[in-house]
Amino acid sequence: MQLDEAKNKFIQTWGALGSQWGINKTMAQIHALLIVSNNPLSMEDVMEELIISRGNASMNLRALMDWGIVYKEYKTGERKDFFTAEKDLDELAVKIAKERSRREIKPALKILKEVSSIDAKTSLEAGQFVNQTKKLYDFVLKADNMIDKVTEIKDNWVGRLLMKVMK
Amino acid sequence: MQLDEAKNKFIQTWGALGSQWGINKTMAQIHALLIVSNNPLSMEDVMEELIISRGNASMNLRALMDWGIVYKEYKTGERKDFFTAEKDLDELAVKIAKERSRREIKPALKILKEVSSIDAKTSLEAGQFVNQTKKLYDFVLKADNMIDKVTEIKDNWVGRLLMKVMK
DNA sequence: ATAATCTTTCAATATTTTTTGAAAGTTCGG
DNA sequence: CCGAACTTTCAAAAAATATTGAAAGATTAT
Repeated sequence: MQLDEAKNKFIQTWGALGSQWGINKTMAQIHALLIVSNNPLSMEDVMEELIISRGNASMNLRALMDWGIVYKEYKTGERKDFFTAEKDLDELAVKIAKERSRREIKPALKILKEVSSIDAKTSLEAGQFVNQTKKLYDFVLKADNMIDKVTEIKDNWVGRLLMKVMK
Repeated sequence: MQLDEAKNKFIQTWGALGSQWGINKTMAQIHALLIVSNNPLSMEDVMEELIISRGNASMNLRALMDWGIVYKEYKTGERKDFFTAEKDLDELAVKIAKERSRREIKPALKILKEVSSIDAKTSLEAGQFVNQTKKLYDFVLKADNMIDKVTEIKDNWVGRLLMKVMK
């Protein structure tokens, strides 16, 4: 396999993965492209490599920056903006996890709390509903907190050791 | 808030969450409905509650069963199939994680391995590409293995203690 | 202030995904 | 084997989502 072919395959695969995770294809592809680019790319570069429109490139680069996983860079003497991807993979994972938590899990928790707060005593059915949704609330809350825990762990001595033991 | 309103809100929210995670809305809604139903529901029941067509109900119930998070039940004397959701939340999380791993992560790993195996010596660029994608491969592999680790941990004494310490 | 260069916005269009519903398929009692 | 009860399939339609491209908006050099 040639470099070009490999690069392309990687970008396509990352794009497909993205859509399965609720991220749009182009966004994931731009991200992939930036990941394997050693130097910052301009919007023009991105458009050419992926054969997409200016508007599309602009919007998705913006979205990636909102996620905090792509950065703008300025080159002296150049008027264009250039872009690079977060390449520290731990950092990348943490940022994605935090952003998803903020955008999706937190709002869901709010609703879960709300619906599990109806009066459980009005009927057997209501009681069971409250019971079930409360459990769900606790579970999602616990899962959500894990994200922070993992970040903490990485920063302390015992934690790092533990991670090693866990292979 | 009344039970009906709460139930509906829960189903809608779960559905919206689902689509952000690459699961279709109806599938997530059916799942939500079954989660808060104390007794098994027939396809007819599901169609009525969610106001969806027979085909839609059939396909999505099938998909949920493929994920292993909804089960068919038979009632003696009844010809219809009835459905219940996995209600053990730990079990639910494990099943979802395993299925996603199988469907998405494993295939992605395969591609990553492939593209990171091109000859690194042909050019500087090729070398950097291989370096970057190899790192990615290792990272994704490690993350994927964590799923299994978490399952193991829950099953052993030290692990459970650890989980408690982690709050 | 004007022009040049570059970016963003957004209504229109294209693409992808989901849903429908009717026909075909299955299963089972008699 | 037939017919009733139920489920699955899948082509067509609808809905949701992504993409384009041209105009408007910025920003900087002259």
